[in-house]
Amino acid sequence: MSAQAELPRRSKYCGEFREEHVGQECCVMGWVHSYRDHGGIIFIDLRDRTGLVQIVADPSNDPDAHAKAERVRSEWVVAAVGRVRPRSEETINPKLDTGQVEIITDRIEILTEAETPPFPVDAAEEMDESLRLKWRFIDLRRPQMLERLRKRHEVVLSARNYLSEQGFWEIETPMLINSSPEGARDFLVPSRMAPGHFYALPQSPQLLKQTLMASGVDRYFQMARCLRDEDLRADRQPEHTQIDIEMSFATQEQVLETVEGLIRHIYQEAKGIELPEPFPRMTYAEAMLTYGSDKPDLRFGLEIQEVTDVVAKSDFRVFTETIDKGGRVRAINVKGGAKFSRSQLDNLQPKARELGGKGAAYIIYEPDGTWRSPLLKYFPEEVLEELRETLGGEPGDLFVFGADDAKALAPFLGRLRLHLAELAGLPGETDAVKPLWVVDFPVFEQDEETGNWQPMHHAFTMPRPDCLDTMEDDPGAVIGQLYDLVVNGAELGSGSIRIHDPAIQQRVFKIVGIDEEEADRKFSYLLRAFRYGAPPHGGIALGIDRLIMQLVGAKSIREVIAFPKTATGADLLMDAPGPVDEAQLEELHIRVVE
RNA sequence: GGGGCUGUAGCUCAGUUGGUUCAGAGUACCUGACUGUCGAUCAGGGGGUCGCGGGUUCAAGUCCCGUCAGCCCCGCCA
Repeated sequence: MSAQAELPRRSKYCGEFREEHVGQECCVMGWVHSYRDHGGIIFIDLRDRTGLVQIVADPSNDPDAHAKAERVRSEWVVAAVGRVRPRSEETINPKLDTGQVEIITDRIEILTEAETPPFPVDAAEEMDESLRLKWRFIDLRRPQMLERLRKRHEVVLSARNYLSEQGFWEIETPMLINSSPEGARDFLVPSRMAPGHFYALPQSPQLLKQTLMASGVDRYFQMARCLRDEDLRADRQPEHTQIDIEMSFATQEQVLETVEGLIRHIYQEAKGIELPEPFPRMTYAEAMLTYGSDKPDLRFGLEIQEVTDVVAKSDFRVFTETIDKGGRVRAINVKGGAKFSRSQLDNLQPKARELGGKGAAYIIYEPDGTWRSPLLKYFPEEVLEELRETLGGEPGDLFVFGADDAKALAPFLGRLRLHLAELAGLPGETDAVKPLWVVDFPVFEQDEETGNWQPMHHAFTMPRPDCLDTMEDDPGAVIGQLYDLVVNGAELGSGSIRIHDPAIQQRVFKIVGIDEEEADRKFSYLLRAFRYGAPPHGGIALGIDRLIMQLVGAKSIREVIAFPKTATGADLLMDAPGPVDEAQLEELHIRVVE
């Protein structure tokens, strides 16, 4: 486009053209997705965030537009002015939403030329992820990526609208706050004006939202950025976004109802799926025992079953010795698992160690009713029969066993369960959405090394009323008003009813070894606020990134974040983190020690 | 902090027990031809520090050690 020429006005997005627009004058703008130059006639597929439309440059129609079209290359940004016309029967392209029509152009303006992209926007194969991250602006042009950004926008908008209708106010809290010594490692920000002092970036707005309750806000929410300087995972970034919610004068039951309403609303709007009402609930204890996890994936069975008493009657010493030492033996019945290949079965043992177990034994109940197992010689027929009964075995099933002390066995079998599900192809490509509340978490957990009690969630979790009297006698038995939202094996949110009574708060602090001075230093303003009249309150924080992952079926959190970081916390697009000028450091009273 | 996987043209990959068919394919890119394609087609062309460093060897893309980067997991993430 010459510098003088005026930019024409865009009349429609590329992906919007349909038969009904035939005959209309139009102007489209976008990126050259591809071009096909036949020497005479030239076709250009023009792309914007809505899709593709075919532009036709015909030299007999307009030689000047054709000459411009001849220069055009992939990813150049162009405007095309012309007229919508129907395609002839044999040139209709059913693969395009706009395939019934095309735009015959009489004016092409080249708005920007572009270098050849490092990888094609319509790549058939997946590119190396580090390449995608380095060239994220190209990667995001891909329709799938733009679609994820759009979906995320719509979910957040939908959540805002829903919560607003329910009487929640969206309130922002500061990003520059105090370091809180508990929980995750803080990101620190040096203060220029206060030498040697630091802000911390919030791990969550937890204390602030509770303070807002003391202020009478009553119902609060925020799309809150949360920053934690911890190692990354496929579903964890150093910064992520939560729908942070807090409610005054609400019981656990009311919080759960409200959050369920929100989640149902989101799934309805985003996927057209009706989720059950109410969501199923499971206690933490049951989840750990039956699924070996506090976030069970309920899309398949493979429940963990207790077989200690049965296998105690066998001669298999790995089992009997474990039992003699007070350990447990539990099993998973893999329905139809008898058809697992030899190598899959041989792999169970090394895989089990990889998953943190001592090992994994198996017994196959063949389709013809006979038994097959390396351990067969240790199991009398009647023990096998009792096993079959206990596990609900049918011909063709595979029993997989784990043996260890109870504490180590549960999480190991939980991981083994997921591995077996994968081997059996169980979660597969199903569209099933299985939401679940895990409730009745313990308030305290014991540090393995020091033996000290520490809060499982955070120090403000309200114990269940029936546990209050005996709290000090057996902290491990104290159940909290604590709940996690789990969908398809992913923890989407975690919350609790908070302590608003300073006396109870003191007792909890005492159990986790926080004295008055320390409590005051760490949580000063919140405790002060609570002395001046705090309502009972509780809330939850829902991970938006993980929620979007579920909604779009992404395997990695990076797929639902525009500019994510790598597993080592690097941003490959902007090359962060990076060094800074010496002068900057000096101003901040910072010296780098090698 | 620990364990595992990956790294060869711009991109996606092949490359056997180390050896003269070991530096390749497809695609992209450049040039030319072509007026109905839509993965256009046809002809021609350019393009490589085999992640990096060291070692073994007559000889290393291939074997060994180290290192860097990306991914997955454990620890960690109230």
